[in-house]
Amino acid sequence: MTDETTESRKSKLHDRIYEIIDEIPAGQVATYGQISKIAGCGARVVGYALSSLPADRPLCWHRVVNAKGEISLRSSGDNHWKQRRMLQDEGVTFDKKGRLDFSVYRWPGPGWLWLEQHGYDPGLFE
DNA sequence: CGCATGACCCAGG
DNA sequence: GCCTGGGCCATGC
Repeated sequence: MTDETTESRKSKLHDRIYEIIDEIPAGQVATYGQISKIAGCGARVVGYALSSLPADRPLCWHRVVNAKGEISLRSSGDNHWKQRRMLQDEGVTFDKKGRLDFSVYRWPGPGWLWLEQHGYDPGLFE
């Protein structure tokens, strides 16, 4: 492993989070806590990572919701409405409270093989 | 280098 | 179901 010397990975934590989120399939959603557990860091960092998400990186962040199954409000813009619209376009339905059903749309995870190939802990699914 | 800010989750009352 | 406190990483000035 010598790809972390000349690599521009200033923040491996954030880079991991981006990669994990990028593995979320369409029609499914993941919670900040789930991603944070996989990344091996606090749940906050996931939100922070997305807040620092570069605009030149079309990451499917719209599939990330909070523990309540609702879309998190952010500082600027009405992007959270656009996020809901994109999820609905993928087949996700919301109730009157704006919440989705985790028993149907919750992302089970990337899989133990993916975890091992990327250097994560596959024991998270036990 | 120190301070402030930012898209959160979990447990307890 | 709501409120409070604790935990945590990166970026900008």
